[in-house]
Amino acid sequence: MSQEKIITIYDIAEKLSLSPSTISRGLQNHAAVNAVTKKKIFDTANEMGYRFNTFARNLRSRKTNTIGVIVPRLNSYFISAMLAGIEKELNGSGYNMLISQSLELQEKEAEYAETMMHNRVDGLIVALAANTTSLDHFQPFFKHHIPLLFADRGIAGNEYTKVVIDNFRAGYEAAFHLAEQGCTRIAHITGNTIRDVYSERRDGYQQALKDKGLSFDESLVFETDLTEISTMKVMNRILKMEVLPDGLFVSNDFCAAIGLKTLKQAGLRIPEDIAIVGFNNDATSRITEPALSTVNYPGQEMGEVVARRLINQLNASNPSEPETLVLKSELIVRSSSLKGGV
Amino acid sequence: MSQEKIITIYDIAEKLSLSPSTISRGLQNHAAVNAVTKKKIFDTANEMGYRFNTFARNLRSRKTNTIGVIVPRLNSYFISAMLAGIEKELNGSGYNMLISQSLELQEKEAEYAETMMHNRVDGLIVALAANTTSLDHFQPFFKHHIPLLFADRGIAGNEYTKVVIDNFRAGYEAAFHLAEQGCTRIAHITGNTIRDVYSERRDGYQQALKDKGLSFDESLVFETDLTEISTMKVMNRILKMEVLPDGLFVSNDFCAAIGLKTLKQAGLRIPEDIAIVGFNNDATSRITEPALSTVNYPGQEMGEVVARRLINQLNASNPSEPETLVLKSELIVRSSSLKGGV
DNA sequence: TTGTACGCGTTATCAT
DNA sequence: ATGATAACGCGTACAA
Repeated sequence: MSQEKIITIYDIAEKLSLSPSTISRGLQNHAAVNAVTKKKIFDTANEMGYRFNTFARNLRSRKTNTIGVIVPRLNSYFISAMLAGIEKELNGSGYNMLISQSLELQEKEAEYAETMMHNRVDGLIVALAANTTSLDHFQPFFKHHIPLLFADRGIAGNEYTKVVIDNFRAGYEAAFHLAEQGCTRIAHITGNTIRDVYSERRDGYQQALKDKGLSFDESLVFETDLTEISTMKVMNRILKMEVLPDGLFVSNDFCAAIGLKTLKQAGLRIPEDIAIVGFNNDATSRITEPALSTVNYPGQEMGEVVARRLINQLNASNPSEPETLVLKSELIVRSSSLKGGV
Repeated sequence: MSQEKIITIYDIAEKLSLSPSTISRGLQNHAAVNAVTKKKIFDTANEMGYRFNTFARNLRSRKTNTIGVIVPRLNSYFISAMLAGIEKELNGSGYNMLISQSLELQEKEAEYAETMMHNRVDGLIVALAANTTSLDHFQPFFKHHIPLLFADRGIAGNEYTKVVIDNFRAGYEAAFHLAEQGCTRIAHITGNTIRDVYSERRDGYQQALKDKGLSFDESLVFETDLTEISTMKVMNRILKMEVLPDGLFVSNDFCAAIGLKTLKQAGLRIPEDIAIVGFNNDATSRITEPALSTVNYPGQEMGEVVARRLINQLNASNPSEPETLVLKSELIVRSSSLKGGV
């Protein structure tokens, strides 16, 4: 009990008067090892408190069975759902998961990418930080042909494999729906439009206005960091407007919920005075009163899909082409945007 | 670009006509290496696309700089806040973080503990699964003197180091507050009471009733898995009672929010007919109307503290005694429990 | 079916 | 300040 010696296959070999290779094979359930011998090996291993050394194996096999994951932040409803999905798939397939959060900073993202590299991850899953503009920090991965997949937040173009939703369409549908409900002045709160998830939603919103013959008013679009504080500030600005908007599309449920509550407290009726649509279908969206219309955004599924795609790629014999997997998202209409009329 | 050879210190050594040892030392910024040589080494390393192999180092040094983290689930507001705290501290100190989720199952927890063992984590942080009753699966860690710290959900007693809040007191305060507000029939919804976090809150609640001279009614305590569905079921049972409760203490903000909304929809006024207190101070608690009274539960801080404690323990020369770190939690009174009286 | 011998990439030790 | 050598623990080609 006191100070445990570290047991290796050599120790087992010695005790059983066998060779280390036989032990190694036995522990791997190698076909060419006598069943009796195998049993003896396993028993002795347990008895001696043997635990095999993944590092020695990794060193030897040049594989780590570890996948790196870099996300903007861990404490987000959407991200944690995605991580849950990734974890499920990876661990189900015998992979480990090394996680870092970039805190929305390209600088940290780069730093962690390097760490992942040093840790010889077999593959990398990334959701880009808000301010990431260049992928230079991922060059080593491309160079060494280590699969790098983007989850949700990738970069425009078809150069890389990514799993996303059709943000343009989602934004379009949200705004279109508000217009259908009779809204003519639809405001939009979005995140950092460096990230295509946000710019595309905004573009979709803009296109919907156009298609519905509504004028686009730049001053009704608010680019923020999607925090509670920023949202409150935007609300104050909105409430001071001479002509209030009659619709609001927010790229994030939590902020939409904050907005909804703030507007109500200011005496406005939701949806009669201002109809609201959020984004993500967070648990929060079912808590607000009225319940929040939102875009269902399949976080867990996205995680599962990206992880499975990565695993397939790792198992594939020939290199796979970059691919963009688009998951289904859909507008969920609840009371916050349902004005009586059509 | 095409197929990159993996560069080792031998390659650099050869190119510079130096010995591998010098390269190794140079790359580590060893004092006893000529500055000029060092520079040459670094430059050549970059130029050749060298990336050092953590596994070889780990194998040699018998340390991995990796900490394992096993949590019940990733997609929980509280857990992800805690993880964010852990990640911050660990990565700040040069540690990596290997994460698994037990999905509240002891069986999976055991499986992952083994994986962590094989990966030779330097330490382990665990929040126990709902149904974990035995710690047998962690025996290897104890045996090999690998620090195992519990975060939030540990096990009773002083045998292990853990970071927690005073759940008894928190539960006591919540129930006491409701009683102070004039509630005399206070219901309680709790999680699996195998976990002390839940049983202690319930005990605190019970003690508060006693101290306020209220009778304890077993049928007003609902042990659930704290999901939305279970909460709805409990609400239905409550609404069917002949005498409704006039207070409700829920061990989880999300469920409290669901409950609050359901009761309101059934025509009850909050807090006049039923006053409610939740737990966690989730973002959700500020969204409900009325805003939810709750117990502030410092998830991120808890993560930071447990990680820091672990790092200290790893750096300490002498073994450290088990210790229970109790973080401050406090009742936050908002409108959902503030009856006019008193 | 089992054993021998070497390599994986690094670092520690001892020597120069 | 630098070099030579062994060792970390395992896997595998080849031999027996």
